[in-house]
Amino acid sequence: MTTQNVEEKSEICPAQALLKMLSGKWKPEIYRLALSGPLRFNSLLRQINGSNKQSLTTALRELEECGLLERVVVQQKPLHIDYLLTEKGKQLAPVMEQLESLS
Amino acid sequence: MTTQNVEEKSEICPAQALLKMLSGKWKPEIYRLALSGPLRFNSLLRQINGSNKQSLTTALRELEECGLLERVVVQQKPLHIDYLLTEKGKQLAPVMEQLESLS
DNA sequence: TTGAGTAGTCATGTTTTTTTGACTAATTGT
DNA sequence: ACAATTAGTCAAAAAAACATGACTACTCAA
Repeated sequence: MTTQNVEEKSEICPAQALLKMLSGKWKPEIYRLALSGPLRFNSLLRQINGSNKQSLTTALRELEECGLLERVVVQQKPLHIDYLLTEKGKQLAPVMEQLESLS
Repeated sequence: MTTQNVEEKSEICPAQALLKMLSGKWKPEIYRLALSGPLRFNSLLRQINGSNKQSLTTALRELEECGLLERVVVQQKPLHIDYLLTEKGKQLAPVMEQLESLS
């Protein structure tokens, strides 16, 4: 979806927005890994078994878009990209823990 | 998926199971409505704008399956079905509230 | 200057989810 | 007896999500 659809964009259910942030096959796993430090693309690709470039790219872009992750170009010796949790991303952590505690 | 696939059934991410319970287009809305009392099929269909029988049926079955809702045949004058929150469903409520509080 | 690692894009194909419309079947009100 | 309301099912189509494989472009080390 590149252009916004004017129709039906009324979020009726408030939690739905948050659920949508972590919807899909790979986002929960990516988010969880992000909790323990900066992520790098190829590393993710190796860590998340069964995933693929395209899907990870999409997921990372969406996590960026909703403000949970931040994409940072690291200007260091081998020059790379870090995906870091934003403040919002960190605030989500305790809620996720509670989710996990529910069996 | 009628038969269980032996492969890849390892839930790596614990929160993922819970997220899956409310995944899809209509489940969050159904759950939210269930918080304020018993649900009835045709009423839901009218309330949830843009939905349809088939999708609601599927969503309700899945919410039953994961133990958030219970389907009850009410043996009263006009004989109908009530969908009620289970204990587990009620326990989820505070977590959802927290989710909502995260803007 | 070649080879490996970085982080991707793009077009296409497959699979899953969601929607549509026709239909069923029991109960109740007029 | 007829119509409406209850709560759905079924097959098929459309839409969305996900996967595959080829390709790009930059950096760095040997």
